[in-house]
Amino acid sequence: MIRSVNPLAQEPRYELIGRVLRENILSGVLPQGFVLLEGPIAAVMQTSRVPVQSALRQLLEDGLIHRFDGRGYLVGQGGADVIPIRRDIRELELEIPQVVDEALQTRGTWRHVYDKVEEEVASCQIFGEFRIVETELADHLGVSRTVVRDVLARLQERGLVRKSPSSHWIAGPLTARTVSEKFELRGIMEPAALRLAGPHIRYAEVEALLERTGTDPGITPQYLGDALLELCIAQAPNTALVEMIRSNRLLLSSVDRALILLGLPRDEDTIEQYQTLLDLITHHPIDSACEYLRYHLSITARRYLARMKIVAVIDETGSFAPYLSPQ
Amino acid sequence: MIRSVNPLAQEPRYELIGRVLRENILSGVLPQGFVLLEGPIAAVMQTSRVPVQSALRQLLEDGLIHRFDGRGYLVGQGGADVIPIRRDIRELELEIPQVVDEALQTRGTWRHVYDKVEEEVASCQIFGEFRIVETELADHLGVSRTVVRDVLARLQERGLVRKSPSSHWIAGPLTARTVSEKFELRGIMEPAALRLAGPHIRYAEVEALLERTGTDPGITPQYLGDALLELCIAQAPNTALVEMIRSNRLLLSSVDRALILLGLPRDEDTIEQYQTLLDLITHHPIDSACEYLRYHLSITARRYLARMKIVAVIDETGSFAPYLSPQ
DNA sequence: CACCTATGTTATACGAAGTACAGTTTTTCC
DNA sequence: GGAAAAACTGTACTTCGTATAACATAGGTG
Repeated sequence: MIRSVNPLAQEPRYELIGRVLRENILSGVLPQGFVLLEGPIAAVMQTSRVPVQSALRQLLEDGLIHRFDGRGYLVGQGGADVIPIRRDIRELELEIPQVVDEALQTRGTWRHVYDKVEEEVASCQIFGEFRIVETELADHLGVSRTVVRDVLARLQERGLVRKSPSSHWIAGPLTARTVSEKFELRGIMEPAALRLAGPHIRYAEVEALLERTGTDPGITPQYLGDALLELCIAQAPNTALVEMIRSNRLLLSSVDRALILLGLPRDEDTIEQYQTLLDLITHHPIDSACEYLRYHLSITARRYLARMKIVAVIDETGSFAPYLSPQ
Repeated sequence: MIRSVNPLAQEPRYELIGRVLRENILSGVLPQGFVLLEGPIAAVMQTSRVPVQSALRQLLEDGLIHRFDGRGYLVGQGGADVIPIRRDIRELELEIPQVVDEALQTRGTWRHVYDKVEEEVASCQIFGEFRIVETELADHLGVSRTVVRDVLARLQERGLVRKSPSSHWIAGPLTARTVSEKFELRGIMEPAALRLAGPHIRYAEVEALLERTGTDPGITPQYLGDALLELCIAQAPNTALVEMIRSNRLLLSSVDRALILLGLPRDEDTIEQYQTLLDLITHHPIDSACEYLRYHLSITARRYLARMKIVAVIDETGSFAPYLSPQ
């Protein structure tokens, strides 16, 4: 049973805030006598004052802070000799761990489990058709059916699962046709987005990436694909378009990751194609880059389909998440 | 309180099946002594046997059918002299009303309320920002919060509502920017789809439509727009693309309907543009039609934005569904 | 800081509908 | 006329759709 990818994501905000304050008091970042005020803390944590209140109450009980004759709380056990330090908490550089920060950003259990389920559901589809039973998934995730249904409804909207005629949840199979359609869509939308993005690309960053490509072994085709999306295509000033491009790529890249995990060799010459593309983007009219992107996608689609066929031959049904039962 | 657009849609299947059988018995289509078997009835109704069983039990209680020494039920009150008629029910041409047939197709309360909510939520957005409260919507629709949350989650996925930072549901406002983005998307996707659709268009039907255009006063720009989508663009052999085009148009056409309801004059010359377009599609290379479609969309976008500005001046907040409260 | 409101989530329950299988009736074919 | 095959029913089991109550959390406001 998994509760979440980020274990802190489940905790209420006041716990997270309390945790941050506690650690900063113990580490000395918040000095004895420092005046803690609700409002500024809420501002730093990007939340409202209510959870800050709860956190402070808890810290008071734990004896880490104390009240005094004035507004707010003082850090430390208290005593007559402590002089209140009144400074803006924003100047103090509180240490806020990455995980806590993330957990503060997102709300809703379903968000925390969604990504994991999405990835697992998407990547199983090369291996055929799978059935998902709500209660099994709920047990597996350690959440209620309500949350599971929320997740599944959204997966359905994004086209990753569907309902059988008897209204059971079905994922896959990923057919050559589906893949072709998705690449066809990429060929329509991504060059168009790149053209729109033209004036908004931060060329220095692209150039820096281009420099590293070829020497840095950490730069895989996947990395380049994502970077191209983020640095160039996603700069298009049309959020709806970018959103569609993202959601269209979702299944393809999940499958890609799954294929890599399966040990399929990645082809080296796509790196060359990316280099050419990045070069065109930085040094030539954007239209030529768009044209080349279209060409690149048509090649990639063929390669992708060829790799899928290999898997179909392997038919090694690796290990799927237990809630995914092959049909 | 509204329960549904189609009042029968809420009823369980066995009720619908019972209703059909009852009416066909009373009208005499099902003669006295006819042997009613579960399986065949289920096949006719396109369902499983379970609801048919329930329906038959109910009819038995009502005295419209009776059991006999054999499998199934006999139509009529019964008596020693009735001779069982064994014939395939499919030969009998049961009268199945349109509404019942529709209701049998769809399942799930949320489906029945979804369209209505979608339309209302979409069309309010020209008038600014609206808040939706789950419980109010639930009361209004006469359903539980469960269903409402399902509907809202899907509206969110389709980009018609969003969450405020305090995670309240917000619809709108429809800004000029949003509209421009959506038309930009149309300009990218619809010509591309039209090109793909080229070989699959049933030209006879398009020609028939073209004939009627100009003479038949029932052919409005809206009608033509929908027809163009269905007859030509949606014929593209890429379901994902067509799906995206549909969902992208959703908000635009809802707003369009709202504007017409508001009494804004429709411009007559778009009909001419549609005529030109249909003519190009039927009699010329598809590329020229694509090009013209792109041009047409850019004009339409400008007109659309101009009409929206008029409404902004009117700022007459007509009557919205009661669960939509302006911010 | 207290109160009010709305959302997120859980748990539970029940009805509706599909599936599978065993057992029975009807049909078919010799 | 009788046996095998096909069709049908009864029934238990499973899953999904929805309702409902309840509670914690968080935001807003005076």
